[in-house]
Amino acid sequence: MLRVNKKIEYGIIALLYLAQKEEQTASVREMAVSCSIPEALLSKIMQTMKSKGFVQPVYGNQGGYKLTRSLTNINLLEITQTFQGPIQVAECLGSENHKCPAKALCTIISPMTVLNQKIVTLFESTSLENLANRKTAV
Amino acid sequence: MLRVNKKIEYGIIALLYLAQKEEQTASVREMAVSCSIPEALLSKIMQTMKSKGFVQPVYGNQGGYKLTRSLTNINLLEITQTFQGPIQVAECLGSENHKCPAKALCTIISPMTVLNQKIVTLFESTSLENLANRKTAV
DNA sequence: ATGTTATTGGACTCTATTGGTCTTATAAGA
DNA sequence: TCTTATAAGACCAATAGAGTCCAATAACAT
Repeated sequence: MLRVNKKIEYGIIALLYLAQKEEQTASVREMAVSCSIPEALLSKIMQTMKSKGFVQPVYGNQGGYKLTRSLTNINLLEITQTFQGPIQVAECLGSENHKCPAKALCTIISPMTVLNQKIVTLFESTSLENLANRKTAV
Repeated sequence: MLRVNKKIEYGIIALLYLAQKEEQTASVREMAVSCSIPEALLSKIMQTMKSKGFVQPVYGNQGGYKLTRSLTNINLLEITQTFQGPIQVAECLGSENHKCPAKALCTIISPMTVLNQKIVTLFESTSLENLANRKTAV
C-alpha cells in the first residue's frame, strides 16, 4: 500500500504522452485510447490538470490539450499534491486539524515529521523528465 | 495523503510504550488508557503484533504483553508491511496481479519501481529505536 | 445557421478500505 | 470458581477511490 492513486498514475502517463507530441494537441479520446485509460475519468483528470496550469485546452475540431510547461519543470510533488493533497505519512501531521487525542503525549509525531520530510524531498526532486528517463533524483 | 494507517500509528505508539516498561508486561487496557487509543482496536492490533512475533502474551492477572525484540531490531518497514502489506507507490508495481491494461505500453512502471525502492529503503533503515530518539536514518 | 468535435462541470454510483465495536471463547492465576 | 487477560470472529458506519453519465458551452467547418 502507501499508494499514489489512479488519477496520479493516469495523469502522469497522460502528461508524458502529451510531451511526446511536442506543440501539437491531443484530445482526451486520443490519449485515453493510446494509453488505455477510461475516457471519462481521464477527462476529469485533464480538467484538474488545466485548473492547475499544467495544460491548456483547445476547443473544437482537432482540439484537445497541450502542455504548458516542460517536463523538467514539473515535479512529482506537485502532481501528488494536486490529486491527493499534501503528503502526510501520519494523520496527526496535518497542522489544521489536531484531532489526535494523544497529541500531548504522542511519542511519534516528531520523528514522523522527519520521515515525512524525507519523502516530500524525494518527490519534489523527481521531475517528470526524470520519470520519462526512468530515473529518480536524490 | 500517502498515509500510513491508524493501526500502524497506534501499533508503534504501543510498542514504544512497552519498551519503556522493560521486562514488565502491560495490559491492553493500560496501554489504551495511557496512550489514548480505543481499547478494542488496540486489542486487535496487539493480536497481530503477537502473530508476527513482536510481542508475547501473558494471560491472567497482572498479565498483558511484553516485547520480545529490542526496538533496535524492529524497523518501520516490518510494521507497515504487517498492517498494510508491501509498499507499492503505484498499483501496477504488484508482481502478483498485473491488472493494469496499459502494462505493455506503460511509461511509468520502471521509474516508479526506482522511486518505490527509495521509499522502502527509507522505511527499512528506520528502526523504532530511531523513532523513539526522534531521528530517521539515511 | 447548423452540425461536429471538444472541453466543462456537476451529480451520481459502486466498491473496497479504514476505523472501530461487540460478543463469545479460552487461558491461567488467586 | 472467580477474576483478569488475551483470542478470534462477525459485524458496522464512514470515507475515499474509481469510474460513469449527462447537460452545457466553446469554437471551428461547412
